Amino acid sequence: MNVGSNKPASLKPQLPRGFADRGPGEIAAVERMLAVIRETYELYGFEAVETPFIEYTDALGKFLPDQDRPNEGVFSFRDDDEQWLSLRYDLTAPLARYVAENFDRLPKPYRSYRAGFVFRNEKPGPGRFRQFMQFDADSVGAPSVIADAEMCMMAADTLERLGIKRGDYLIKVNNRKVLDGVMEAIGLGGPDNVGRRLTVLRAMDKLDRLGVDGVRLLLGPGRKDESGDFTKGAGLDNAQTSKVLSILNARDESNAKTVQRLANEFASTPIGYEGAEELRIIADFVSADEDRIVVDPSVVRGLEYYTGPVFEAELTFGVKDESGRPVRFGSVGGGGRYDGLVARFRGEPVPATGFSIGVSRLYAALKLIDSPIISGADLTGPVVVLVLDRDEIARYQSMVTALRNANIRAELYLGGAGMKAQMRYADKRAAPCAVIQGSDERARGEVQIKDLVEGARAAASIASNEEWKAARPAQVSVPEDRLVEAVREILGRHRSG
RNA sequence: GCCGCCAUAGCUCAGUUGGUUAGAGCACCAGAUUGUGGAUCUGGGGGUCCCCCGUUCGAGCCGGGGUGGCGGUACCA
Repeated sequence: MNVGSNKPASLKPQLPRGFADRGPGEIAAVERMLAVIRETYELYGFEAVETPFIEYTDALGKFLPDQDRPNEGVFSFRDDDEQWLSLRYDLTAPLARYVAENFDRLPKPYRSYRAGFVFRNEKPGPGRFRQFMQFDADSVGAPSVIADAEMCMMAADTLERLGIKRGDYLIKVNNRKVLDGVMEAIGLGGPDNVGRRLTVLRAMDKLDRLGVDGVRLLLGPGRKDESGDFTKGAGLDNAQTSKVLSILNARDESNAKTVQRLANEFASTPIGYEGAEELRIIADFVSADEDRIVVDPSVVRGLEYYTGPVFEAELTFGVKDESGRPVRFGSVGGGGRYDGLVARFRGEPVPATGFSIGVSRLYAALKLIDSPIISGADLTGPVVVLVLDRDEIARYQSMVTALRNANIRAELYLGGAGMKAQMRYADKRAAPCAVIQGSDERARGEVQIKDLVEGARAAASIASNEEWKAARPAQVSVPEDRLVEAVREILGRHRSG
């Protein structure tokens, strides 16, 4: 190693794009969030399960048609036996594999939760990373849409327990069957129209970002964005376009009215009728929660595997980022019914529904609104024992040990600097207090304990350094054998304050 | 992926039509105070001006190509 060398560094320290380091504040805050979510899910009767980061790629279901290699967007590599492996990109596909593999031994419905990192090899953006954390709950083997309604209730409860007030979030519910019905009604049913259906659904999904006019362009001829890039549209005619736009606008003032409207205007096909009826059952089940669970026919969600009800957890308050620009957070979680996923591994259909919280994204949102669950995680550091006489290092260490034996976080200053720098170090570490013993104190068998929190408060009213130095604010001298007791008292003072 | 903008100290940025030794504020370190975190004053350390190639007597500045960042858009299971 080139320790002490003055050769120019040839190795550039650089985080791969789309990945993030996390410091003690964020780690502690996320741990708290996870604990709250876990408690809520367990309260609802879900049990823990864990699956690995890596699965066989075909188990995740993402091979490109006509090609023998995994889709873009997935981190993949080949095993010794030439089989493709991939980092998981969500927690649902691995759960489906787990349930299918352990089907006979699991109770049905099987209600489980799990949290962990997932990976997507995509272009990162603000709040979008290539590694991020999700926290999922799923009911497998529950055919009734009551299971979907329960997911919505639990999602709402979880957000509230995380400190998001009622009114600051909404759980929006829709049903893919209603959308499928609209597709059929405008003549886009059947296998020939898969491509155009996708284009239409994608356009609909952009309502909150592009607005009605943007969506109208994407449904029709296409749209040119601010940078001049052109996106081809779905090529619908005016009648088709207005039908699609009308369902995006079908949310009414109450869930009952919305559902009625769907039944009246969008249930002309059997599938559309079925979807509307399912939403009616859900709306009925959550009728006591209308202020937080809302039937909204504009919710689309991902395109791949949802087969029935879909839901989305949305933050409704406005936020500004560090530079004062407004940030739209939108969805911090979502889910829905995926009756076909487990069936891929087994001959029989296995109905399932689930909900996923985007923990990393929710953390970013809570941080911007200065939520107590985040800011409350500000850490106080360890008690720092200063080293004034190198020869007495064993004596200082014995003080540290005494504190640790009393279950007080403590450390010996291990740097090479003088006393002033050691005080600065303790300050920067957010130490609650510093333990000081020079030759004078040692001769008397005492230690000085400086309360750094109280001291900082006192400093505000002292202007001259002479005065500051003479006052030695918030500092007490105690016999060495009362060290632990005195430190404990200072800690107690700040815990309650 | 496509389009646009940007890159100078740890951070935020200034830097003349291309001209000597590239600056400021903040932060950091030290001293004033042989033993006390703040404030003040004084001093100090920090830069391959993102990288490579080119034009030029001479490039932080001009040209080309990379890389990285930001924004939009596409995709997002």
